[in-house]
Amino acid sequence: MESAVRMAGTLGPRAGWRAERCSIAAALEVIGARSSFLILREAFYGTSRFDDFARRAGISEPVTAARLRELVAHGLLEREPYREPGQLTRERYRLTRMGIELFPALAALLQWGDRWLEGVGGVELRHQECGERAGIELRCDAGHTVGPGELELAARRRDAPGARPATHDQKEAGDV
Amino acid sequence: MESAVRMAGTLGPRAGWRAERCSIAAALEVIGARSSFLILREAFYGTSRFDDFARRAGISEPVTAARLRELVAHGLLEREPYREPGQLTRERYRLTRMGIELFPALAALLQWGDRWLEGVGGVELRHQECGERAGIELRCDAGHTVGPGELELAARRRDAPGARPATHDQKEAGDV
DNA sequence: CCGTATCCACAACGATACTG
DNA sequence: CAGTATCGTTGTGGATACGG
Repeated sequence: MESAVRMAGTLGPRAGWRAERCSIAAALEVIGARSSFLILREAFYGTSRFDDFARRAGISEPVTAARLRELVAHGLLEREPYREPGQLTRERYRLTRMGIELFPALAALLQWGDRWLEGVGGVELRHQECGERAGIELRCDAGHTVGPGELELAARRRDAPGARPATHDQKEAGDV
Repeated sequence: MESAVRMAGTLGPRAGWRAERCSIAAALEVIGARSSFLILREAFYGTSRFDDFARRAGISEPVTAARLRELVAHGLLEREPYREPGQLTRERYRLTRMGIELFPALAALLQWGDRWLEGVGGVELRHQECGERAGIELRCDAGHTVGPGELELAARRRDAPGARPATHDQKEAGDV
């Protein structure tokens, strides 16, 4: 195969947008450091306190502090004071909606590592309500499962909404 | 919400596996560098030649060479001599199956950046065959769309196959 | 066109020690 | 418990120059 993604119309010739406007590059500006991924991983596992982040993610305190600060500044985490009875007031970090919606990216890496790398894995995701295994998938709005080779890259249409809403499916039946 | 992912049974107490066996950490060992992501992005866009990688991804030749070498060594790309009529034999880089299956991770970052970051985006994925917009989704084997908050993390069952199998069959032929 | 060699800058990170 | 301060090391990457 020559390429996993076919270029459509307007995009092919113009390559400059890649560096300037590429969402992937921009996302990497925010979470590009390895420790950012690991911090987020822990956040998804439910970690919320400073030293738990450091210990479980296996990174040093100074780095932990720097990453948490960045992630809060970028809006993926929020800091919140809390207090257990009889204890001092402490800080806790929680995922915002923006942070939560990054989960599919982590899940994709998890799935890929599980499938292709040796000696890792042994964990799986399940849908809480029905107990079935869950994972990420490429799908189109018509409901088809899409292989990576069946994709086409296109400039966004003017009538399309800002971005693909991440959580709820808005299915336009009738095609297919 | 306290955590995006609920821990199930055996996993909670044991946190050590995170560092040692975590597929995410292992994946980041392979593609953790920013330039690796950018190289892969270009590969998905169809780039196959050395200086196109360097120019389009916006990274210097030495770094390009280093990343390509790593990605080939890890099995995500393969090097292949080719020859256009009347030209010298040149090298070309192509995604392997292992590399192609990383696409969902890139797509997830793309979608997230598109949705949450300012001033980027304007590109969308479409299903080639039906023309509908495509994107990644969390789904369970029962067919439900799963919100990031409806997940549960569990140790893999013994009877389950190695990893979540890729959901499509890739056609391997079809060269330029 | 496809790289390598060399050098340099800076970011990322760990280790250690210390503070409120 | 939740950090900060300091230091040294390694990784990442740009610039430049050069060779197959």
